[in-house]
Amino acid sequence: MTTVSFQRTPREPFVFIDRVIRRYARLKTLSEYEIGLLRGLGSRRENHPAGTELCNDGGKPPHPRMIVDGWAGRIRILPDGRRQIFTFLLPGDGMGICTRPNPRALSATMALTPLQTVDAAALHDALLRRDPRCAGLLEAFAVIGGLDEAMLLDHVVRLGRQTAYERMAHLILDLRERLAVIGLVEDDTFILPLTQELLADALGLSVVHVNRTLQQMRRDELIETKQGRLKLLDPDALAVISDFRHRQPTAPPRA
Amino acid sequence: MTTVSFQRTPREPFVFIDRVIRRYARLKTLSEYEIGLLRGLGSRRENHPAGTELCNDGGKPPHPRMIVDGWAGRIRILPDGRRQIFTFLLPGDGMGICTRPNPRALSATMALTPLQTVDAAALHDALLRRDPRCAGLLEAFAVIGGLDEAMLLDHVVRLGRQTAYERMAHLILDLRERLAVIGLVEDDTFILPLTQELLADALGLSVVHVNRTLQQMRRDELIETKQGRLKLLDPDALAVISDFRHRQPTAPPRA
DNA sequence: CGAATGCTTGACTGCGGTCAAACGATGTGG
DNA sequence: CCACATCGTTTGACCGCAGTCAAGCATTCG
Repeated sequence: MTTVSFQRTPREPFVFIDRVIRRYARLKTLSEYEIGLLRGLGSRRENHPAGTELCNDGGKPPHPRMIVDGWAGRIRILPDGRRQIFTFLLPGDGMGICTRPNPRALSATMALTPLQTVDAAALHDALLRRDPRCAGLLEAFAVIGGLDEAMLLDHVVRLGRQTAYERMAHLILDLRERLAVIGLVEDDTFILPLTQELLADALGLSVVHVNRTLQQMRRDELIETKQGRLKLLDPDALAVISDFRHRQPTAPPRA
Repeated sequence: MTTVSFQRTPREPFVFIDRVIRRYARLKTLSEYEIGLLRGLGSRRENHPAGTELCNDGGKPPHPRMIVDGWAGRIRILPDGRRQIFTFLLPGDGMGICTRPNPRALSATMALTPLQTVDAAALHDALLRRDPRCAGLLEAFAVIGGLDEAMLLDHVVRLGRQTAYERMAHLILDLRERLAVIGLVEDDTFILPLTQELLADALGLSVVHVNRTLQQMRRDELIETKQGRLKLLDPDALAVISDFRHRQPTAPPRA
């Protein structure tokens, strides 16, 4: 394991790259070369205002990028305007990276908050070429692919078989787990930069009902929200309610 | 393209293997070696009665197998008995094949009808080893992985943002497309071996509501059902209703 | 300060769930 | 061959979760 430090404020390159490295190194031990490659991505940053469409549904896949700061979403919009969010993309998540040889993107991708990304072409190429020096990263991304699929399956269960209350509880735990991995959770509290409308579009609910569900959860003393921060007051209860199962390894692998 | 014939009745090895070959060859041109490998899977068949659990949710991934005849499903069951079907597995679909290095299965897999499978370890190994002689198959399975993800995303949209009527219409078109690829659709008609309860568990509905939705669709003269066969009377109307987009290439690739 | 955006609330509606019973097909054993 | 059990489908009555509509607040931001 490589030791890294986390002293800086958010939006600082060092911290970001360290978060990412920590995330991947948690999955697979990475070589110096691989860490160097990740670290090298820090240059060539790009800013996208909230609402920017980074990838067109059915269009060609996006240029490989990795999120540094902010949230994005994979989205589909129906002809009549109904909208479904497939997944939230968080700092450290990639898009257009190491995908199958898809001629076309399976969903649109949109910046949900002001977004900062880095060019990940170098990473993408190394993975595509299956560069043996990047064996660890290759495995890490394979694992991430599995986690993504697991997330999607959980999403299906939420939408197909859970009540609004259960869905919300599950999503909150989901986000906590993912944000915790990149060091964005402290004291069971994290910044939730989503409007209730975005939550609704993820959970297959109406805005009004999302609002009422959140209120009920507050009344039940399961969560607390103030100024964009969400605090889980009783994660265990939330987990029971929503049948949540942890996916991420909580400790780095020994291999 | 390899020419194959389809004269035999179902459940015959030749026909099955030819169907599968046709399916994969439709995605990528296959070498004689690859076709030989597929053809070789025909031995070592296994029968599973309906209801057999082929793979345990969260357990270790299933032994590589390919479905010859019958339908299976990827399923999750909640502690209180609610059930969600992620996808239906049809003849020619594999399980435990060419997956990422997952320590555990992401869902249970269950035979929904009496099922016949063949051992696909040889195929699985060749893909895992990235045997260069199987480059075409490797690509074909990568494409199939993409199609599977696309299906899953569509499923999310159905469950999250579509009405019962729309969901049903979409699923019917979905199944028609997949069954057509393996030659099981004739005159917009195919055998649908699912109970309304299984449809309900896939579509996130109750049995009763599935029943009423189907009846409405019959009254609207969009479909017709008799003795386990489903006929699409107006596929275009169904597509408009459900915003269905074709995923499978309708013609083999030129490459 | 006003405009825009997002949150909250209330009243009402309706899609789809639940419960219960009847009906039909299939299959099995006496 | 029939009696009976089982499984799946159908129907009706009723309910409730979540959607819709509409208005009023609260923040944030130019």
